Amino acid sequence: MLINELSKKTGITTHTIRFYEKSGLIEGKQDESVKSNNYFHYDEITVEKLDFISDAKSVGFTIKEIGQIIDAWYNKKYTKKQKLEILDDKLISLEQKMKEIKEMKKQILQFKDDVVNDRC
Amino acid sequence: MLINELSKKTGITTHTIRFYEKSGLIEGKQDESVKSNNYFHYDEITVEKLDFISDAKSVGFTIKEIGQIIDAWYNKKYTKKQKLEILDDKLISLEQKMKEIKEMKKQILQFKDDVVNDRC
DNA sequence: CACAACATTAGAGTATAGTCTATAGTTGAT
DNA sequence: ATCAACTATAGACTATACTCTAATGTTGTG
Repeated sequence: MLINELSKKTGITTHTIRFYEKSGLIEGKQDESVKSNNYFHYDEITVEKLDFISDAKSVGFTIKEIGQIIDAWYNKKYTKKQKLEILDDKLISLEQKMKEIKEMKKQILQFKDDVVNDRC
Repeated sequence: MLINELSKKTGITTHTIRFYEKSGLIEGKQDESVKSNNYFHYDEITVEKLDFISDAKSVGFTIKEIGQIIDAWYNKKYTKKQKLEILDDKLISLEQKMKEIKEMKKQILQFKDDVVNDRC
């Protein structure tokens, strides 16, 4: 599919898709047999990747971190061991985020309590 | 205390403290009786606020959101009802973040599984 | 009283992650 | 053949959140 269809399927603008492509997160390929244009074609894996990118951004992963995860999954440049190391590293960082959110929840509940009991 | 002591107590640089002050998150006060300088003085509440800011940034709250929470706690400009509304809103957003992180954990565990079983 | 260590303000610079504009060429329906 | 709708590339612009520099003035210890 071309970039417009990809954009419609993922809800990500063509501009942002091109930004992600330049950042190395996804990669379209040009059809060598067509000489009249240099349009990029994208496959279902790219749709999958973009959906993942959206989710990963929500949890606060940076473009760089998302790139590492995508490479650990879709790329052949790492050994099995290296891939698992990267993924485990991200799991640890998710656990950390989880812990911080729980702490923040407690803190805000305390704030609420203070408001209710006129301690602020 | 002056800004340098505040910086040492919180581990936040004086530059960043001034940035937070300009952003309206904290507020020092000048001693009117001293005419030779215009140094700002900070109290323990400011230390508390800066510690909170560090934690709140970790969970992904923006400066603007952090400002709302601080105002809901330390400020007199809101009614009790408004304060609770702001805090409840942040609690909802924390629940949302938590949900997204749990989903991402599942996703990455799936990736790991795929790596282990040579499905990628 | 020198001078290192502190304070202030204004504004410039950086990194991240987009977002938009301009230019130019291509495709497909009428 | 025309024309709207698409495509590519380069580069400018924006927002957020710092981070640093420069210029200038103040304080406190030897």
